[in-house]
Amino acid sequence: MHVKEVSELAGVSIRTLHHYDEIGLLTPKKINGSGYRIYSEADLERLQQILFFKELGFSLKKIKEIMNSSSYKQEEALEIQRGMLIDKRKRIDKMIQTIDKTIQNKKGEIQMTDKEKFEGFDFSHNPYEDEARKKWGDHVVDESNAKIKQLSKYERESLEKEFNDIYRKLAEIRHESPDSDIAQEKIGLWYVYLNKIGNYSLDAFKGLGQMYVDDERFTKNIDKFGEGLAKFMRDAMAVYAERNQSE
Amino acid sequence: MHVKEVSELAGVSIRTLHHYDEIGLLTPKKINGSGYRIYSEADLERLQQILFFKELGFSLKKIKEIMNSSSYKQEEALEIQRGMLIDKRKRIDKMIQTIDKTIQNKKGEIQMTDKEKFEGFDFSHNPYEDEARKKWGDHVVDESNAKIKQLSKYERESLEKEFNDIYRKLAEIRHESPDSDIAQEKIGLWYVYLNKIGNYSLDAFKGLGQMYVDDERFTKNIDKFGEGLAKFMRDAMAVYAERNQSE
DNA sequence: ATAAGGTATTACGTTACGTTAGAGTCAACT
DNA sequence: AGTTGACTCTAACGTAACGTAATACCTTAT
Repeated sequence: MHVKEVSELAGVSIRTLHHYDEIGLLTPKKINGSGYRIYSEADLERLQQILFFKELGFSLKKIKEIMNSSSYKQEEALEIQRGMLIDKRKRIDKMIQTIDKTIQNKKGEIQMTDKEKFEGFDFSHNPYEDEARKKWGDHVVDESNAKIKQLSKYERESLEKEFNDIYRKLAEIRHESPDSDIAQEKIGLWYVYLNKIGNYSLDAFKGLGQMYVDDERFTKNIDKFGEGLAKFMRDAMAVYAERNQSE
Repeated sequence: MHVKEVSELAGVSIRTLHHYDEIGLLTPKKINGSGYRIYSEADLERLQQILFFKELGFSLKKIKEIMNSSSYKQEEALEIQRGMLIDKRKRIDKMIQTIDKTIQNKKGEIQMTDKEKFEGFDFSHNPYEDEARKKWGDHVVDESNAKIKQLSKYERESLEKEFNDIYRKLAEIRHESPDSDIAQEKIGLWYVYLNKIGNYSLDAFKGLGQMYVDDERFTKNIDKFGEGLAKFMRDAMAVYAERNQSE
């Protein structure tokens, strides 16, 4: 499917689709040879998810964070979104009640406190973000931490040592090209390491790399080992994922 | 009431209130002597209205346009907003249905077309703006036009002559101060003129003046008589309204 | 009179696109 | 084969609705 088709189907502008591509929120496979974006069925589903989250007031950054979380599963998300939408409907009902009261109040039929005049809306913060955070927030870290806690003391120390070794090695070579042999070898170790404590597909691996630069909590910790390491790792991870994907 | 109080009551940030003041959407009477914004009960009601429109997806510019329309009445607005909110609830119900279908589809229980996957959302345009336009849009002009049409040919020509005369006079003196005697005299004629074809309170008069510079359709036509005339008129009209208000 | 909390005014930053502008693509029609 | 019209791309600047300091004044409680 081409942009226009998708655009009309989903009721969003073409520019919006371009934008989502730009920020890496929804990147179709642009095979067309002449650079045209071609959207697959899976892309459509992802777009649907994005729009649900958007309706619920999430920022694109948060949406990306959530959907890139290694534990993200569409079916789970649908259930949660369903709950949130029902909640939102409740809030709208409240607003309708508030209107009714206000009308009555205007007619002098009832009294109304100032507080009651604003029941139903609260623009000060997104009421659904907390729930989302519980489910997906900081999940990559949580998941890893949980697994690590289950290990024996010896295993933990051994893992930590390995962790530090890989980071230091990567930091040393961070000025090489991300697709160089040495970089790919070391980033491969990283992939193996991660799969000891979690379960990462190549796509998730690539997504995680992107998060290293998008999410400053990661960037900060990673760049402790060397300025610019996060970016280097993201690039290397992307290359690694793509190379091993096709084979 | 001070900003913080209002802010907490309505669930909007202080910055938002400042912003609404800046753009002239909600300007409290700042009597406090030290420049503090003091919000009245009427201001609260206006804020409530604003938030309702916002929830329905109107831009602040549109909201301002609507609420400054000479025919705007709060009670009417409440009824219409009520209808729109009920409509919005329907759309959310559609989205919930869409989610349910998607879940079933994922389980392989039912088939689903691409179109069905996006039923409920349509971000391409605000569905309520048309309705609003019918009620309030271009209303100042419409109202005047309607009245003018009812007049005899002679009366119409006479009015048009008067109209042109006033504009030309105003254009001549547009470099005077808006609160000078001559400016106030001529703008007074304009107020009298407008009330021949409509029914303008001093507040509506002031609001109309603001619209001369906010709405470029007005600005363009007015500035035909002289560059900067629209701004001059707005200022003069504001002074006129305030001076005659208190007496 | 001094600290704590509220408020005001700049003023620059940010998000999520809108809006041209300039140029290449594709399918259909003469 | 040439042209047209609908579609696509990237690049880049514009906009709306605030967020986020920074700096300074006001007010009241101690």
